[in-house]
Amino acid sequence: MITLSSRQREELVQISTEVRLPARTIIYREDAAAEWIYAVAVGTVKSYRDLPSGRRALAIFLFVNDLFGLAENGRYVNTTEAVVPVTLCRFSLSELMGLLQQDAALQFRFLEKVTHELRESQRRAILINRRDATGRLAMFVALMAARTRQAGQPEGDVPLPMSRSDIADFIGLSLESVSRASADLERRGLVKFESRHRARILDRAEFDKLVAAV
Amino acid sequence: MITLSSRQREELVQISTEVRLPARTIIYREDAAAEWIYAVAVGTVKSYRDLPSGRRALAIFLFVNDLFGLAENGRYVNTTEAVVPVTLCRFSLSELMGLLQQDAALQFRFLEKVTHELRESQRRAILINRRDATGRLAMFVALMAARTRQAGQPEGDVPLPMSRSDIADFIGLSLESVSRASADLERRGLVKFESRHRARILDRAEFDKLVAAV
DNA sequence: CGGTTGGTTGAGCTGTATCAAAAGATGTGG
DNA sequence: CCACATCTTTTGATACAGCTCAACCAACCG
Repeated sequence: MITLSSRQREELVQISTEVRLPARTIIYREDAAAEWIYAVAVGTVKSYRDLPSGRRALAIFLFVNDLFGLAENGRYVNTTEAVVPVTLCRFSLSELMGLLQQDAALQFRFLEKVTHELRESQRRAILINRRDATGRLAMFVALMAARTRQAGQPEGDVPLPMSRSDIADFIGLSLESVSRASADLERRGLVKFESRHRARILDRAEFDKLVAAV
Repeated sequence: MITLSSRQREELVQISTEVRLPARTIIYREDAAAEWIYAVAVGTVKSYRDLPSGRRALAIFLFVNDLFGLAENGRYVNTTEAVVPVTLCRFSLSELMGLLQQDAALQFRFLEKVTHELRESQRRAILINRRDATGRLAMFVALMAARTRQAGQPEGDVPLPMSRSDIADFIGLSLESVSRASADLERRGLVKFESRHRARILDRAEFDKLVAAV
């Protein structure tokens, strides 16, 4: 979690605009000219690429305080879309770059943030490679639970704002396999899917064991 | 590719030490106290984690100019090991952090570097999720070829300094599947594995088509 | 030349994708 | 507030790709 000094916060506020968007809005498309960097203030965003085969590969979900707008050669790498109604902070890329060049301490926070994301990305890449569908889904629920926990909410109760097919695209399974994997987690008494967008971890010990059994 | 001013280069040289290590040397282990950041000067390094199941997940291969030594809470995240005899530049983590806090322009180079790695990591995570073994291996060869190309060497001839089982651990296949996939690439006339550590792309057009067919 | 490590080939089994269809949610307008 | 239309999710049957186990081959080394 990044903490900023009040001065840093103020510098950022000065070059940022708040944006509210309804669910399913495309924020930007892959290959579009990258003019803005975003931070999630409220809600959930997904970042993905549609592959030639028709499959959609979901690179990452973005939650409160996450930054996004990664570009390469001035073009966005992924397409991003609001999963639910969202509020975003939008920064002009050039202004932000200028600010970072001047304020080494602020830039350092960004460096920490990106480094953290890199770690997470590598970790996910490793975990996602496990072969069993049930384990993959458990891992995903564990990731979401960790996020909830660090946001200070009571754990055990895990919000899943995204759809099953988003989950499928993220963990690299078919939609049907995700469904069967959830059924399996319920049958084994580890997780209860209380509604479409809410899971509850029932047997923490056994659940963690499954997650760790990579 | 990061380019540094001569002043920046000098600042870095002052806090760095050159280290030479024979092949198979463990540079640091997962969970060890993180005191140093490294840059590869010569050779290839692998970064991995051994999982409870006995599988080894290879997070990334590191080549010339790559930085490594990613830590979390003061502990290294992965284990790193020299694949071949290597020369490394070693920086004291605390000294480097101090330098970056003072020199925003230098820090910006690091930010760019880490951002680039993040992009690459996400891209790999997406590509690695394709299901067919032959396509995965082709993708891996393509990654190695891209690296060779950007290093200015003639393409088509792709050095693979790592072992087959390293490749297997990296692309998430069994050793046997990697072997079968290479046989398949040869049978289809796309790639010739000239020796254990050297591949040649024969039919560039068809090869690229396979790589892109995600 | 035996030993060791690294890689290839073969046979059978398991688990996930795929196709197809039913069942549940969600939202809209009357 | 209900009934319909649509979208999402679940369930079922089948095929196939890659894993596993096991044996074999080949390079490299003293």
